[in-house]
Amino acid sequence: MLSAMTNVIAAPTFRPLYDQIKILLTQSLVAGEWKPGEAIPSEVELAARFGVSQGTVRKAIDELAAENILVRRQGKGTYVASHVEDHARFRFLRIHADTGNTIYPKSEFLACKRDKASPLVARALELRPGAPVHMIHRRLLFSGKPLVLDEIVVSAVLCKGLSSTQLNEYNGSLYSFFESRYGLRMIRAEERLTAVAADDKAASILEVAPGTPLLAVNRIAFTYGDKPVEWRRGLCHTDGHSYVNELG
Amino acid sequence: MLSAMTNVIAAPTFRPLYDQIKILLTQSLVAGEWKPGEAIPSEVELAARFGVSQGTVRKAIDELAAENILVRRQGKGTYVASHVEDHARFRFLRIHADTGNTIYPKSEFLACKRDKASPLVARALELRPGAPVHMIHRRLLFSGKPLVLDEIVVSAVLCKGLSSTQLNEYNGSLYSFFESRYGLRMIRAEERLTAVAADDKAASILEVAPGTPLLAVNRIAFTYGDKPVEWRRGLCHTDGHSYVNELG
DNA sequence: GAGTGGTCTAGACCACCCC
DNA sequence: GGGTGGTCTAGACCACTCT
Repeated sequence: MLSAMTNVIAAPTFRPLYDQIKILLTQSLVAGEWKPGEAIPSEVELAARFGVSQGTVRKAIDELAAENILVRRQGKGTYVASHVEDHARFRFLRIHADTGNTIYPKSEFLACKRDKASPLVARALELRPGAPVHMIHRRLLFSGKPLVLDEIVVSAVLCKGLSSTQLNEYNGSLYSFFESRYGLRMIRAEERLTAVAADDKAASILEVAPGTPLLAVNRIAFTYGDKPVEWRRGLCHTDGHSYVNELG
Repeated sequence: MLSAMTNVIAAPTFRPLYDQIKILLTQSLVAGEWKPGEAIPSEVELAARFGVSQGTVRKAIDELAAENILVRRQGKGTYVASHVEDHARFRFLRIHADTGNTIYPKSEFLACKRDKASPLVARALELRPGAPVHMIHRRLLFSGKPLVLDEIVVSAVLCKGLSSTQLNEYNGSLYSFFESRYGLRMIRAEERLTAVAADDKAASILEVAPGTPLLAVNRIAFTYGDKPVEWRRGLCHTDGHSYVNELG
């Protein structure tokens, strides 16, 4: 049985019940009690477990659903969000064709090698500098045109035995790969965009002239509990395509 | 008195009550019954007016608050969101210094002239090609450095008598100007980003070499009812700064 | 203390999915 | 028909703001 009134004597902060439920649910998710794609217990069941009303559980689930951590399906149940599902496979992809057609890109993995975390990456991923990481290079083709060159870094501790062949054999988005192979689920990401000129290497891979303006997209992706787990730098040749964003 | 059951005989769609309340509230906002910055009636008052429970009104207001159309203030009331208020003055500005310091830019209006809507702008703003518009040119300085060159187009019908002197005399963000001067409130915006090379004109205004890679930010801003009212093209010299975005 | 939004409850009923 | 989420209600009480 939980209580919002545990702060009777000199308690400075007030924590609503649904907030505590939210934390409990998140803990269960982190602990892997329910895996991505699976259903969590029904609202009435959770209400009984936590000793609160269904309305309170609902509010907690509502917020987790708003954060894309859970997915509600009327008549069926509430599910743990997953990158494996079709509708969520390219949730973080913001590059779209100017024609409006949504054609998903094809991945080409160019390399996957073990490396040591640079100071920059280490800070972003909260690792010590020099910690073992995997560095992935890949190219994305939109309708056959090479538009994006990605440099992706993940901790080698979290992704043991990652290799080019595994990546090439897998059929699906990178995040669904991380999820199904390592149980690593990306919840949200922060991106910082700048404009840069293509260097010789990028130019040759993207098949453009050196000096061509490219969109540089730096990303840090987070898993449960705001833990940073992926660092990424994408170079995008915005030819007939653009980075689409909605401001609320 | 409203009812969710008006669809007794062969009604194909179901509209929750709170959704209908939401529409009624939006209509009052469009009609100007409550102006930006003002308080709307209390929840109990609205519940009485619409003949529903407070909970239903709450849910409607919750959603409008999530869309940044209303702002709740505990103990005080619910207010119509406004760009004039400090915390919302740069709600749509995504350019931030890489140092983390949030220093707001200074506007320099270079020109404001009457023009005719190009086919591109006309389509974006749902005007007929050649319709009268105002074209604003301005430069934004971050800590004294000219980083952004904006070309902004609004309908001359919506913004009668807009002039450079007015813009220069006004002290605040452009959207708070539109709001207080013309009652035009921007609710949301869509942006499309690409990387381009600076042409001679942009280069001289931004004090960079011609050909320097710039971030091109195309924006369409919408007011109540998803009506497009502003078209904008920004060129940004991302020097020590970047376009920051959060992916949910 | 009065008024506002914010939380929590218990219960009724509806819409949707699947057996 | 039974289970799940979704809506709506009425009422109690809490937290916050202002006077």
